[in-house]
Amino acid sequence: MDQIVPKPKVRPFSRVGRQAITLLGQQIKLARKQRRMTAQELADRAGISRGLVQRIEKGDPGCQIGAVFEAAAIVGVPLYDADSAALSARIKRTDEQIALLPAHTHPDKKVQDAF
Amino acid sequence: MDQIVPKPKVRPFSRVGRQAITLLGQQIKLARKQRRMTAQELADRAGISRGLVQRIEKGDPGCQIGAVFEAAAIVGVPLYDADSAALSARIKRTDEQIALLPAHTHPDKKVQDAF
DNA sequence: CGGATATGGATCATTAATGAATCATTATAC
DNA sequence: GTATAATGATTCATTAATGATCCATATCCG
Repeated sequence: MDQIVPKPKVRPFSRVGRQAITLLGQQIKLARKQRRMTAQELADRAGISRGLVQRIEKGDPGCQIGAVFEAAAIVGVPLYDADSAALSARIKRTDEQIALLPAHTHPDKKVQDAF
Repeated sequence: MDQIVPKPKVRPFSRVGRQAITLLGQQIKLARKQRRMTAQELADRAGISRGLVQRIEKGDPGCQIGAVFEAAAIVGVPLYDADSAALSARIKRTDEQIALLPAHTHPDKKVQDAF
């Protein structure tokens, strides 16, 4: 008989998106090793499992961004080349910019591809 | 009788980690609006649901990093201030750096806190 | 060399994220 | 002002990610 295959589930990923994830994972791995930190150690500090650390460092797109960014922060990989205070300021400014734009984006007829 | 509470499940997040996610979400929202793109439109292009777009823009740490980076790439938020080719080169270089380090990180007695 | 240990990979049960649908709100367009 | 449409929020079933465990490999250290 035919086996019921659960379902592959494949999501389309753009090139730069995957590359960015791959690079981030590599940077985390590199930073961890430079600090002589073990994968298990990083896992403990981040409150995640060692297996997840492996997936993160491998660049698995399916990992939660919270876990990835947390690991990055722990080993000192700069997410935005900025400290906490600078990030706060930037968050505020971005929010203000959003507020300036129309609340509802009515796509006026033609879709702007912005290029 | 007592109701069986499913379980809250709270993960510890560092400040910078959350801030980075928040900022990234904001940037995506801002870029989307600047391009006069609707949330549904972005969802369709990214192959995700509108609800997920909302969570991403809100800065939910539980979103898959693949989905977040994909959305960012679509609306043109630079993940690394670099194009695809530059990313490839950087991935390669980082890999080489990792290769130079000892394969196994034996934490020599005292944990380096690296600060 | 030999022991100890970190890593990589795989499987599986559990838990949580996602997609879909609905509703209310609000603002844009006419 | 009215109609249309985007957004925000919520709920729920489904699907997928996570944690735990185990094994094999390989490398570091004495």
